[in-house]
Amino acid sequence: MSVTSLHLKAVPAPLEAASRGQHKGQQTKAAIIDAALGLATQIGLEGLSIGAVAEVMRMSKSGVFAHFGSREELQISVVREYYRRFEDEVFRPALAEPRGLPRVRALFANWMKRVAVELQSGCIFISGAVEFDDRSGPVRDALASSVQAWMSALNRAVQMAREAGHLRADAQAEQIAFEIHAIILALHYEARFLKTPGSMARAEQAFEGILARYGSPASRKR
Amino acid sequence: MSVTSLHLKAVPAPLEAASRGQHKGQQTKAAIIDAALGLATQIGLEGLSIGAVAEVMRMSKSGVFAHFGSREELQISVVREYYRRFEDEVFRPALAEPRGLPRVRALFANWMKRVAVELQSGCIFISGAVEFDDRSGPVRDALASSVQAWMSALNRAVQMAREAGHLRADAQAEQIAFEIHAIILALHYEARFLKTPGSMARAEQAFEGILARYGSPASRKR
DNA sequence: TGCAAAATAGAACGATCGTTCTTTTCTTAT
DNA sequence: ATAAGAAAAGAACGATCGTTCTATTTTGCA
Repeated sequence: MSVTSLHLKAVPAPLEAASRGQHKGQQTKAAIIDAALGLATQIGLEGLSIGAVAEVMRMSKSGVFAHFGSREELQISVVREYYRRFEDEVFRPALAEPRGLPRVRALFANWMKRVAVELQSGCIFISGAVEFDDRSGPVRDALASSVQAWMSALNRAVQMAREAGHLRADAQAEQIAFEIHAIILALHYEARFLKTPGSMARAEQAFEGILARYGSPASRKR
Repeated sequence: MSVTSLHLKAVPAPLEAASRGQHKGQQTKAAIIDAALGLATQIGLEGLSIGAVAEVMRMSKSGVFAHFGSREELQISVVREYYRRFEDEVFRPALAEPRGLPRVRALFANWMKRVAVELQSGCIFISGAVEFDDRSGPVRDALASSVQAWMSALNRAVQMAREAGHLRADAQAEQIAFEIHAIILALHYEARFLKTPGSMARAEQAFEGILARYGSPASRKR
């Protein structure tokens, strides 16, 4: 062993937190997914092309391709990454709120916050639903199961609010989740496509309307 | 002039009602639009290709192309035709109902009816919104103005219901239209993409909830 | 019936797509 | 330092796309 081998190796570059301990391949793969996600939110999962991702990454098409083996696999990776971020930004922070109405309110508020950001980019769960609603295959499955997971989480939160006595005893959690989902979809449609001003306020008011209707008498303001 | 020119011309074929008095070119153009609309509801306006339309029509690509001059013009024609049918199936029949709540109910019921059919095909106003929400150009304009026209009509109907005293005096027509739109979007999403059973009933119930909240005390059941 | 015009077909173009294969460059562990 | 293996590049493929141009067929009016 030479003396030099006892020296610490020159760190090639300061590693980012997310890529610590990863090999080069995994790092670039993560970077590719990040770039692809950015593209997919703008032009949709179907519009996502390997060539466009390669251009953003300043890589060759085949270089990008090699990390996934197929375009479908790239799309699935994007869906999974999107779900991960959705979980981090919308779902997990709401767990800090106590069970019941406060948590439901937090879920909705976080969701709204996310949609507000997405007014410039776009939501893959919404665009993907339209693109894959009459198709089958692994991409659709990844998309549908991600959405289902989130909807289930929302359902459970509403259910807990009912059990906590914050909602009327005859309120159906799935009905309420349906109506909350509806508000988000309309907000996305009117603000992002029609560019109707004041859509955020409409969504807020609609949400309060749901609570007013399904809230237990005890929890109402009047 | 020969004597034969005085004879009545042989009627080439029994003309369909929609193509009466039209020349051959206009007939086939209408048929192409019809076929293209069928394709667009399944695969979207963006997925619509001239080659696919030509195949359905059993025509050559260039034969189809010549009627429109560009793919964009074909897409715009499809949007206009879709709007025409939407008007015929949803809006116009509701005018038979008296102004106020009955007409609003009819509009929603017709809309629901249409979405129920579209669970197998798809709605261009919804898929198109996602496909063109961050693009610009004539297709987007045709789409947006069609949707705006329909939303305005819905707004007016709600406004008349308020003026007729069927809704609370402080109800905002645009807020109610927003919420009705939201229900339709959620129904489309859950039934068509997630294939959640019972979505139609959820939508109906959500609509009744809106009426319960915004309906004038006089018009309520209890 | 004949002739001009409209409608359609056919072939070819450049571009882009996903994918495959081969070659080169770079990493990493010894 | 070196050799093995991973990562990336490069070129080429068949397919499909919208579009153009030229021929052919069909239509409709005199």
